[in-house]
Amino acid sequence: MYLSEKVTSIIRRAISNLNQIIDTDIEIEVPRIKDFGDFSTNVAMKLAKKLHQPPMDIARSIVEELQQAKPIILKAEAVKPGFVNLWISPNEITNVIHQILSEAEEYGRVNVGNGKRVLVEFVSANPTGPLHIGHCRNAVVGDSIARILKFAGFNVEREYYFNDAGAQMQNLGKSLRARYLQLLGKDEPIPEDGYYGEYLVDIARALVAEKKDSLLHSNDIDFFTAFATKHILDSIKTDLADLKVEFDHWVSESWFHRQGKVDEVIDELKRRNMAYEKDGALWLKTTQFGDEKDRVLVKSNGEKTYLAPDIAYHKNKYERHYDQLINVFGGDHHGYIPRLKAAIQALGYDPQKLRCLVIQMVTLKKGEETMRFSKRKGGFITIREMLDELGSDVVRFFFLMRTIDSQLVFDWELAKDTSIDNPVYYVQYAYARSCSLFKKAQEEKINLNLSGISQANVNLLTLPEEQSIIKHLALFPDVVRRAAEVLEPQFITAYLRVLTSAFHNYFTAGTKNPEYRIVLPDNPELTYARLALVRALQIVIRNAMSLISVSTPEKM
RNA sequence: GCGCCCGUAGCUCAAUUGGAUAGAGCGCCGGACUUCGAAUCCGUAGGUUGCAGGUUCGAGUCCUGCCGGGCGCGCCA
Repeated sequence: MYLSEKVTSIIRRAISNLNQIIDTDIEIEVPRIKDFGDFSTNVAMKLAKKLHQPPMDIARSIVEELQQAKPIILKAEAVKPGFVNLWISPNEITNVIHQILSEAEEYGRVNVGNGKRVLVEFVSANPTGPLHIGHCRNAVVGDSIARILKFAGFNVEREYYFNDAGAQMQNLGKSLRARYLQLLGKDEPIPEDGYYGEYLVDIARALVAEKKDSLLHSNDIDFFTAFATKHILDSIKTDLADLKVEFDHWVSESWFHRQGKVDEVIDELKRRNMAYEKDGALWLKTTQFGDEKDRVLVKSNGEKTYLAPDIAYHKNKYERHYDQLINVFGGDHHGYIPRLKAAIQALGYDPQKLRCLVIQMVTLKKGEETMRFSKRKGGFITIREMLDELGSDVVRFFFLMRTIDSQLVFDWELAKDTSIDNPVYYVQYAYARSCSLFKKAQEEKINLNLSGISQANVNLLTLPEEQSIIKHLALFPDVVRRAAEVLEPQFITAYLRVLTSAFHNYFTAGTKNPEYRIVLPDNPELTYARLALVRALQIVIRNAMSLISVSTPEKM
């Protein structure tokens, strides 16, 4: 049991001893101000409303009860509006280190998920071109959310849905055919609403290499489409893999068409009296479920809209019986959510099961120039370029530093500059620095066998700097829990910055005061204790960084 | 015009989902390396949280109305 859980349960027991019904979550926090104790809780104020008693009275009774928790709780105080401040036995705090050392990469795991099955769908960009910076935030955030949920006890699957059907695919095939013919010396224009990107020239080259000029008179657009789609999907998969973004399932729209799933779901909607004909088209009654207007499922020319197969897809998700579905949308698609949720209700499914996250837009700032990336407009920086010039650590950390619902200005110069506003190096440097301490210890001939550290007397860690680090380490499971609840990876990056800051602070103290040094050849006992602390720190940094898939180099 | 998101220090952003004295980084200024890595640390300055009301023990956070920015509002995907 984690320290924060221990404290929470002690408070819970105290309240139930007062014969109060607890229907409030007990939240504890580490106060900013030292005089407010190691932990504090606002539970008395929360209960005040329900019990119709003054918060301070409740706080005082809780403090009274907490006298019985003496071994762990040193002191409890009721204060001003109704906070209960707690001072914890130093041994309880330092014991966190041994807990971390023994749990190692498992430390920080929490069980908010309780094995529930969650499907996270993200990126889901169409295979009509390479992924660009606009998709990048979605990819990095979605992937990190999946990692966090997994660590928080959910059974997570990640899915990428790609639209490889419809008119746009025909345009892609036609565009490739034009590029192919151009390479063979023909004067063939790219179709009006085709794809003009250079990447199709590269794919056309591959096609020439493979088929020579045998397709010179071919009108088999489907073949060109398939060839382009395969190449683009492959490059998308490579880009994502290099960005350390993983998927369990790749789901294709055309599969639903081929299997008749789209027609099936349309029939079902008709049967449920949720669809009607008007102006030669088939409409879905999404207004019945709060949408602004009804939406077309089948156009008057017989083609299906984007929505129709997507409904079939989501029906399929529901049929796979996940406990929760998460969709990660780009900011320019938020208007789509009400109609998707409406469609789900039209099929009789529970819309609560589907949680839609909206990741706000990314603007690229390069020097004085700024460019926006709504999906439709051209001119973009690709993920490939970002990876080649910045590396995945920088790209990932940068996109995870902000809350998902605030717009993000990606400052290219700043990202390229290897320090300044880019704290990935700050965090990594702390880790590398901590590693050097073990090298130093080795040079000083201090025996670093594991038992020396694991038997360390951590009660020797009484410096305020040490206590501060340990308290932050103790907080990690809470950070994971909260990040999983609100689905905000930003919690992890923010935590890492605070944690490593505490370490840098501690380390620097040793450069000023020799007694504060971590490696002390004349005092092996204290050295072991301090190295145990550093080891615990390393574990937590690694565990946290793995949640956002950023590396922890030992040297930099 | 309607809907969603945002508005916090000069800049980029936090604020534990209603809690204590609104915090960091960058930038400015001033300090700290003969000693575990100075990609670091310490300090100073910087605020009517866009504006105006409201809800309550308590509001940056919630409700209403304005102002400003972004994104949507298709028989596109």
